[in-house]
Amino acid sequence: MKIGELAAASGVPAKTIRYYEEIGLLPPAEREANGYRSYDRDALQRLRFVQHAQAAGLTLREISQVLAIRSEGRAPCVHVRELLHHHLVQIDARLAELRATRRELQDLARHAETVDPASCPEDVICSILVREG
Amino acid sequence: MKIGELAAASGVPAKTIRYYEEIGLLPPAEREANGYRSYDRDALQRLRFVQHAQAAGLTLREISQVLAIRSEGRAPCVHVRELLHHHLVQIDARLAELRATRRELQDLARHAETVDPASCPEDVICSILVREG
DNA sequence: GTACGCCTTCCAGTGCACTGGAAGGTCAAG
DNA sequence: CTTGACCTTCCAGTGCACTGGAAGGCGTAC
Repeated sequence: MKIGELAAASGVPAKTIRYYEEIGLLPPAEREANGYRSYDRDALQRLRFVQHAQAAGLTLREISQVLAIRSEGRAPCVHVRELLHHHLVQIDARLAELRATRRELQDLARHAETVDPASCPEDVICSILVREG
Repeated sequence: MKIGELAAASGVPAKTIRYYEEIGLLPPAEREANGYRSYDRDALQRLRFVQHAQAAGLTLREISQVLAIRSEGRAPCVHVRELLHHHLVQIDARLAELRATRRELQDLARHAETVDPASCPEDVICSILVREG
């Protein structure tokens, strides 16, 4: 499989695949006689793993760690569990912040609804914005 | 309040506060006779909002738009409402994404609990993260 | 034999959100 | 009068995850 085919099969741009190899996220690809990168099913699986892990919120560095642990022969399960737990905690904090911010925006929007547009000509500072808080 | 005091009160580094002013996220600060930036309570509040909104995943560009509504407010009411609505819609979308990601992580974490590291097959990278479906 | 699409490397840039450091001004304490 | 903490501007670098483009090689089709 050439890089373009792997790109098509995975949905990851060829450019990005080379970048992944460059930063050590993927091992150096096998080469054909002409110098073209050659990939097998395993490479596609690795790429899919990267996509899954990325979708789960892991950084490329963290994904590299998991792949590195794997290539050392140790099962990365424990490490992955730690990463997952870490990200769950982070996401919960993020959700709380997002909900708080939504409330703040909602308050602003509600206030906007109470303002009569007729009392807010285009050349005048909007009264929604003058409010303290 | 000088920039260092605002930094201490908000937890945002002075350097970052200047950067926020530079990119237009915060309005140009008042200056004392000696050229030092001078802040009031309102500035602290804006900074707190920035922190909340940022933790919620809004970009500084997006926060700028909302802050512009709050503090400058030169846009007509209709436009203000559109902006607020736009950001509410965006936040709701982010909330949905985040909740979906959380579910995915939760599923992975639950699966991780049931996996014996010794049983990680050689032909997959990690059976926790690489699952079909 | 040349047009075309794919491949190669290398270098550079993007966007976001900072962060560091140099060079210098201000101000109160010792 | 000096020390040290604070402040100023300006420029440059960091980390992440790409992305674009130049310059050139490879391979098949007409």
